[in-house]
Formats: sequence, structure tokens, C-alpha cells
Amino acid sequence: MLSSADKKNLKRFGEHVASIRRKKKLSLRQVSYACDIDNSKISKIEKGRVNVTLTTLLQLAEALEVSLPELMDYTL
Amino acid sequence: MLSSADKKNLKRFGEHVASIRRKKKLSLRQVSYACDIDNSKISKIEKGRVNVTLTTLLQLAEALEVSLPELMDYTL
DNA sequence: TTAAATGCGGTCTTTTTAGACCGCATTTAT
DNA sequence: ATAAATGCGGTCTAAAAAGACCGCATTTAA
Repeated sequence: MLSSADKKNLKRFGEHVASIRRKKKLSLRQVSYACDIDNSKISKIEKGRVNVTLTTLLQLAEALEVSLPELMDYTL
Repeated sequence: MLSSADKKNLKRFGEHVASIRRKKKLSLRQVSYACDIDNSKISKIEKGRVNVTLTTLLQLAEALEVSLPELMDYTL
């Protein structure tokens, strides 16, 4: 099970992903085309409903055209 | 299934984790005490045999006393 | 005002991680 | 030489991610 601290973290991470995507003016479907992740899954990630794996993070970074450390830099 | 590119990435990430741990002169068991991840699992991570989730990455960063972006900064 | 695009939630199956534990060969320290 | 510590591989179960697909309400654009 996921602790509530973990849930908060996933949520914050998701918000960070969404903000990057919006800044780049990409739709969920555009990102999904770019990295072969289903658009509904990206939505779930942005909503903090999934605990993504490292390889998914890599795909996401690639599709959003940011470095992995940049993608992970969402601490307040 | 994991692509061979993914496998390489996990391996490089694992090596990065191992190097941080050694630099801090910590044993697998010491890290495992610090973040409640089994030492055998940490070994597997360092060997690139597991596709870790974000929450595991967070625990690991905490135990190794590095920031998440720093933990993820392993690109050549 | 219609049609297209978008965000997002749900479903189902397969694959994998998480989590806990054991054992052992090798290394390190006493 | 002996004992302790360490790295690491394997096992087993339960929980969750991955992956693919559908549908629909709302937003945006033609």
C-alpha cells in the first residue's frame, strides 16, 4: 500500500508533469504519440494516480523534451 | 517486456546508485536500515535487475541523503 | 452551431514490483 | 585462524504497473 506521504508526492510530481506539458503546449495525445504511452495513462500520472517506474519516467522525459533530473525536480 | 535500451538504462542507474553509496561508505544493509528497503533489493537495483518505482526512488534518495534530481542525474 | 480535439475515468489481462525472508561464498576485521 | 560483515542471488505471495482499448462530457475551433 501507498503511504499518504507517497500519495502527496505522486500528486506533486503529476502536477509538475502537467505544468511542463502545458508550458510546451502539448496535448495528452501528442505526448502519448511521442512516447508510446497511452494518453489515459499520462492523465493518470498527472493526477498522481500511478506510481510510475523508471523506464516510464525516461519515456516521459523524452516525450516532453526535458532531462530526467529536470523531470524529477519538483520539490517545493 | 523491457527493451535492451531500457535494460542499459537501469544498469547505468544502478551503477550510479552504487557509486553514491560507496562514496558515502555505506553497506547495503546500512542503506536498507535507513529506508526500509530489503538489502537484497538494493543489490538488485544496483545491478539493474529491477525497474524501480518513483516511491522507491524517493526512499532511496532519502537513505542516501541526496536529492531526487541528483539521484537521477546519471546520464553520461 | 457543428465537428473535432481534449481530458479523464473506467475495464480487463499480463507482467512486474514490492516486500519479506533465506542461504552462502567472499571479503574484512579481530 | 575465526568470526563477523557484506554482496548478492533465489523464492514466494500480494499488490500494482503496464499496456491496450472504450466512452463521454467539456472545451476549442471551424
